[in-house]
Amino acid sequence: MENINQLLQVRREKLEKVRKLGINPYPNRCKRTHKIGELIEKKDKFLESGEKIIIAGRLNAMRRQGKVGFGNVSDDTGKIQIFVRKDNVGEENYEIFKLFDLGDFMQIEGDCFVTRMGEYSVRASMVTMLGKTLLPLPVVKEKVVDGKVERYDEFHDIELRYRKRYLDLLLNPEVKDTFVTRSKMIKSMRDFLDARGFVEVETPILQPLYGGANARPFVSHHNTLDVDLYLRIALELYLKRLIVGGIERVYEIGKNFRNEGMDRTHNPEFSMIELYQSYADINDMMELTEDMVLHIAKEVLGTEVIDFLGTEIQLKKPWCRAAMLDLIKEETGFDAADFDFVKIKAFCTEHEIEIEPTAGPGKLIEEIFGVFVEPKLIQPTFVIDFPKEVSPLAKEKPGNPLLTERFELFINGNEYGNAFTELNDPLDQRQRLEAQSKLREMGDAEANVVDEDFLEALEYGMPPTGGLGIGIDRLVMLFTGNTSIKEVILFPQMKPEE
RNA sequence: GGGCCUGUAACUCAGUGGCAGAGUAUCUGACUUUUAAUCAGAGAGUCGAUGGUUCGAAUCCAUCCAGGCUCACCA
Repeated sequence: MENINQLLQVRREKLEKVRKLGINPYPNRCKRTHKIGELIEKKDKFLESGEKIIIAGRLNAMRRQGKVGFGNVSDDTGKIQIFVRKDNVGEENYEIFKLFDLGDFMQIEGDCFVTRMGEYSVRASMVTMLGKTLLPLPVVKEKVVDGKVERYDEFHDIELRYRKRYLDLLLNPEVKDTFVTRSKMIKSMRDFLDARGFVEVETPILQPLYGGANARPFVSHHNTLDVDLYLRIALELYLKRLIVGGIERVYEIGKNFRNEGMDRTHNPEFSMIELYQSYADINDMMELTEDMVLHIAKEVLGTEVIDFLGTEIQLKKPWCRAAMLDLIKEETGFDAADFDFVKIKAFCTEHEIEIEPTAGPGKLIEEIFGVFVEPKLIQPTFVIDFPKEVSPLAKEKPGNPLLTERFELFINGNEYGNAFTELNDPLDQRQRLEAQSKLREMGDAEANVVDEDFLEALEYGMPPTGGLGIGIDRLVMLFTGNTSIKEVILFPQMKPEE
């Protein structure tokens, strides 16, 4: 406490000194002519021409040496050494230079040159304060050893990094890289869909009913209407209304909210893309998924093979397609194709798989799959033929009333996407939602509710449609080599302090 | 929610019952080509919080708070 006061005190005093010199430490204008990256990129040109340039950035290192000082200044394109000499900037300006602290924003007017030690630098003819910082930034020092950057005293306390993400971004360059990659991926996804005639839309986040997934919602309240509203748990039901409305290809990229546990692949709010394509089915969705992910990988990473922490993930088409029941049989030798509840239950008990009171054979099959098969699906795999019982929005598989035309995409043992040949039979859909509703009454808090408005829309007619949802955060994790979802969400959910 | 682990200076960390420590950062002094600058000196702490054991607690015990990993939960 005393200590931070002391550190604060010093900076505030310097701030006052700057003001006393008649200088505004937070000026309205700056005069940057070049970004640092440009100086580095066209080094020869700037060295040859000796032209006047003005850069601006944060001061992140300072080596003062009496009447001369070397600093490192960085902007979002790079970092460069500055050289400030009393004889060059003049006595008055040098006094100002002395009032800079690490972290302050600085404008440097000068020209490029190479120091005696061979470092490409900017020789200042004038420095200007663009903004004084009052709190000291943690200091991370770097040294190049054998061409590799070694960093000292890195800012890596995980809690601090997430709570003060601005510091994390400033001090850990790879963190910024992750979020830049994320941005590029989403842009690339948009480009891909836009080029195929998809229309991007925004649907309500505050909804009078929630649906489209099995999950518990967050509840809020609208004062004027005096009604409870739910934060959406999926985008599905509103996007299908738009398919009914004749937007034949539609997508939305947005946040979903699920009031459930958090771990390294779950955050209460997370980003999804959902897309729906009229006159298409599950097979079209598989091809589209392959094409889209491959497109993003090529565009953003420039590769078809991802190296995920040493595991090679091959994205080249076609990806594996396998039926859930076949995979279970392969992995365990257990054949559940007859949906014999007693038999399946016995298998679960034998393998200590928890059986929820509302679970039927389909739910148990999914559980068995989750335990025995999921973690083994490392290369991209479309798992198809889901039990109808756990797929209330998917169309039945022709020839087998117990299964649906649905896939989930698995990579690296995690689920990345979910798609159906969408159920467009309004009467069937009503029955399925009502069955879900019964499960709710029996205590399944994650079962769907009956959305009459959605059912009415279906009665007006939804064309045959293929739909797909992909978890964006997880895809970013895959592309950036992160094992925690918190690393790809700028401000992940944390418990409030105190 | 269970198990394991972590919390000490602004940052990174040592310290396992006997005076609260180091490096960096900060401050003072020296230094007109340094680059983890260097050299000399100084200041800086509610040892996560509360309670207990003890002559004595950062250290042992209990509870709580925050975080991490993991299991459970979770499309």
